[in-house]
Amino acid sequence: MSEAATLPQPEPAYLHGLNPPQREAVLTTEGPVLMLAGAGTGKTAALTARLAHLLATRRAWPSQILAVTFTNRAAREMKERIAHITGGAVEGMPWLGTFHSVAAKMLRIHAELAGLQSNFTILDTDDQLRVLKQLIAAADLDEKRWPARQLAGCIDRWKNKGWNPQDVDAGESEAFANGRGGELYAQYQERLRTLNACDFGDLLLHMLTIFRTQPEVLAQYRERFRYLLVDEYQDTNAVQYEWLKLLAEPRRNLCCVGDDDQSIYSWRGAEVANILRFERDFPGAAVIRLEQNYRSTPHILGAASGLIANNSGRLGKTLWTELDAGDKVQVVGVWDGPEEARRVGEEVETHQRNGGSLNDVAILVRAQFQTREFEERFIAIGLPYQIVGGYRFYERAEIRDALAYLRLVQSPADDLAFERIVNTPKRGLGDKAVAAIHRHARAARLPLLLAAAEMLGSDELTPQARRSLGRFVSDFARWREMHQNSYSPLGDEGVDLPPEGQGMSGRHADPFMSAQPTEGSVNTPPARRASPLGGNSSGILAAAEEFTKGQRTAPHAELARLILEESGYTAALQAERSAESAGRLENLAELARAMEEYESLSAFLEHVSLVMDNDANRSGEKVTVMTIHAAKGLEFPLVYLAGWEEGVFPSQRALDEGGLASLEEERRLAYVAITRARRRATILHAANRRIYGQWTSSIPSRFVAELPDEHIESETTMTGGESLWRAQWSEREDPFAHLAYGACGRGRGPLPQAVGG
DNA sequence: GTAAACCTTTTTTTT
DNA sequence: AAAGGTTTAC
Repeated sequence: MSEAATLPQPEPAYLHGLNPPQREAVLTTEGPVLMLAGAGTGKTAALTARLAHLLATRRAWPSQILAVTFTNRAAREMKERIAHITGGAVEGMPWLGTFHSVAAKMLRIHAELAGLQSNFTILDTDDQLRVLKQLIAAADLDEKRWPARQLAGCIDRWKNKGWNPQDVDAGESEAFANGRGGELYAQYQERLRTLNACDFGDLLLHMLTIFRTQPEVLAQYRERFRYLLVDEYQDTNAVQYEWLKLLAEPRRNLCCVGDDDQSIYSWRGAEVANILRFERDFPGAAVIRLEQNYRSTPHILGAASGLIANNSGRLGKTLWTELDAGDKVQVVGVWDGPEEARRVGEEVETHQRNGGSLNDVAILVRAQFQTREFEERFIAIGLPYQIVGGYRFYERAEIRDALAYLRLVQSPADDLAFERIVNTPKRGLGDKAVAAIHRHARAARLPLLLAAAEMLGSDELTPQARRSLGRFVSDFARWREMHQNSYSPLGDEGVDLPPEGQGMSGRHADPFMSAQPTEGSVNTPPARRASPLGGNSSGILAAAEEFTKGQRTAPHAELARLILEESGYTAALQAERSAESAGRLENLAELARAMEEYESLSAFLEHVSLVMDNDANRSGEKVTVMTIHAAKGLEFPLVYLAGWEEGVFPSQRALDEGGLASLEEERRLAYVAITRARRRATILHAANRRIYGQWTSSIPSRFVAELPDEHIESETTMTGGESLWRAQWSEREDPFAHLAYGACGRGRGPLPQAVGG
């Protein structure tokens, strides 16, 4: 259908600058669409324009579009672009987000259908492992032989396939503890339910189960979502696929965007086959190919294409560009890891001297541990840098401790939080006391905190433990009261929001809170009071705005500071006076600061569990260091690809297990890495690297050899070049023999880490 | 109950 | 090399 005919005469702004296939992707609004978009082909531009078109032509309200991405980063970017393109006139789209955040939002509404209460907690890996450890111990298994991590891996895999415990057959069950895997999975789910918690996989699986078994809920969402849009479709796994298939009916206005060459998440259950399946499941789908690349120079594109051509079973496509040739891809061989970092540092400084911005530069690595080398070097030369994903802010011990306090204030039934902090900081409540509390809790069928409160009247504990525990319990009672009071409607114009559930419908089944007078949307204009499914009310926004504008600090941030003081946590850190304690205190201050940005404690905790990243300090000039996975979807003028050595990239794991399939995934990863570069890509490989504290010699990655000669320019900083390498290969028994040499050239920097030994 | 000494393992990748 | 867990010593 020629949609164009229905458009007003002057072409809408969102179509400007789009090429024919992109336009087609925008204007083919009805029916299934599969958009095969190579790297840098303006897929995001097409996607945002498509959204703008749907909104501008009144085909749907923002709340009637479901748009899912894989990473928070991608979601954030799309939100920003939509706001920009629509001039901010349209309120943010409530159903734009990652699969997980969208699912969480839904599950809060339908929690009871999954046997949960709407204020359920979302466990992170750490909590999850602790639960699993307990179960493994209870099952009388040796945790050494059957590590919790492995079980977590199995369960995650099953959930990604859309399997509930009863769906795990005997064969699959074999994957753990001689066939007890399924049984443990069932116990785990049971335990989660009593904890009123779920893990990441559950967010999707619970919602899928609800869609499958509750036709009226499914119908409700089908009615709501007029258009569905999926980014990075090649990375969808079975649950997600099933989800989309159910929701897309009956209109089938489903637009999926993907690139088989960029499929790098098969370890998370992603199936490239979903792309192929698409045309079968949605017959008559329009298939649109975006092949003109706007990002990279021909050399970069040529190198990447040559590399990926080594893979089999591709859908195949030809990327082309109109840009000028530019520089060839640089391939640099260096002596060792420290020299690699030094070299990159020098080049970045040169770039900076020439007036370039640090934001232009990204250093991409295969695995997290590689970032350290760069971090050390950049600190040494005072180069501003940012490590994305690295040690994530919310995973630091002190942050997790603080969060546990907050979680326990919010939901006293959070036993995991209780366990984490009863004795942190040390307050004389050791194993014995905790075991006693556990016993009592189990007998009385109470959460730990309540059981602890009850025990104060008994003589089950030693007097000093009782005194200490009494303090602990009453502290929490007080904090909890303060927390509730801070949200009382008193005086605040219209800020009578429920402390929990951020605008979700439904009562809070918190057993410790008697009939909470929530649902105060009194001041929410009826027009904006979206259907029961709807999200934000304007009241929340007003409150948040007031807080962030300063003048007043958010009560929950104040509460956090108070708790850290009164619990003795900061005092303990100050007393410690270790090298890190200052940094930890600073982190805690940052945590409280970050909380100010959120409208309530629960909104903050929700953000933390879903995003796990502190996106606060994104300002300022700095180079970015991150994994290739984290870089997907991003682009930078200058890209350094470090550690292209056999065993590092492709990773040893991939070489050992997975076979060809996994090698090809590594190659796709290499392809993604190269195609991040706009102007210049530099690939580095070192002859020596320290792995697990051991110096190991290494040979260049096979991927280096796969780059077409005409697109690369090689260089080695080692005197004697190739030959020295060979020599060093044969003498690898004694790698230290080479450490004194002056071979690492220009290196007057602190010698490669005389480190430790 | 705590702190210090000793042993082990660790590295994919993300929500 | 460093972090985590376990055992041992106070």
